[in-house]
Amino acid sequence: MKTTRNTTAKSAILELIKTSEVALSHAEIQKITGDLCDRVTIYRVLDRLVVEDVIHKIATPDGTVKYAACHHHHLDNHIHSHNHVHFSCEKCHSVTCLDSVEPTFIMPKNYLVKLFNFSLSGLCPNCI
Amino acid sequence: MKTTRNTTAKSAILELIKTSEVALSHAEIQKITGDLCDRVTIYRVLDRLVVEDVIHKIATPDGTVKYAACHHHHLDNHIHSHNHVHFSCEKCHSVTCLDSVEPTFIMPKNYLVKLFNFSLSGLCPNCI
DNA sequence: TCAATAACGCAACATTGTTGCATTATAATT
DNA sequence: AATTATAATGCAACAATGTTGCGTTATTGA
Repeated sequence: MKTTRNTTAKSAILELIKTSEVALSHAEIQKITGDLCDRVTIYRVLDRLVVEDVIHKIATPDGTVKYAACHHHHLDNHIHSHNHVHFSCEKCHSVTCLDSVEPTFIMPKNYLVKLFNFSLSGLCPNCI
Repeated sequence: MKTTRNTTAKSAILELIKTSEVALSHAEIQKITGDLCDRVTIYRVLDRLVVEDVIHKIATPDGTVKYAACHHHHLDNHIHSHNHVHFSCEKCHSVTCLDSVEPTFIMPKNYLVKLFNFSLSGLCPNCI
């Protein structure tokens, strides 16, 4: 059986993402961690953490990719989804997860919706 | 005053995007147009068309960037927005604009929302 | 028709992401 | 605690994507 290991790089990167107020890009993580590990390792750690479902990938409206910690809401069931809203600030370029916002919509027939990713952009509370 | 010119490359690329059922990426446009023009020109034409507000940029959930024609709805006013829903098929990777879908949501205070980009993913009618 | 300049091609570069392979370090087993 | 299988790493090399500068071309208003 294939097991996953806790390495210093993985622990440090996860801790960084968890404690961050905003979603982080690969470049930002690399800058913060300095010479903690190789550039490639960061990519591989991020991939692993996404597969392990502890962080999730966010594509901002301008096409840059960021990562944020998953907030597991243990409600009635133990299901957790990444179906929530992200806000991108056009001024400071920060990306925040708005877990409280739950959009409603009606889909046309013949589409099977599995995931959604709702991105808003404008000014965040810090830049308003 | 700075004027904008209609070149063969610009006309061809716009026509391509307008007649396409799905949103197109730079790579796809390059492949279709062949040796119509340089790779850099495609980037510059796309930027120009976005500024001129005849096409819009879409970031799919996986981070790839696509372009689609703007549908100008001339209702009471002459305002047009890019605030609509995009659907990405996880199988054929096509991106479609769902102009009919209008999500509703309630925002927390202290955020100034200017744009939204609602991306759904799953299976499109062709792949279902 | 002509002249100003928007747009182009080309080259060179920056950024972002991927892959192969030898080496290192983790964690289960003895 | 030592052994061992292999997950994970570092490095190098590459691919894809996007940007910039500059001399040349072609569009369009005069």
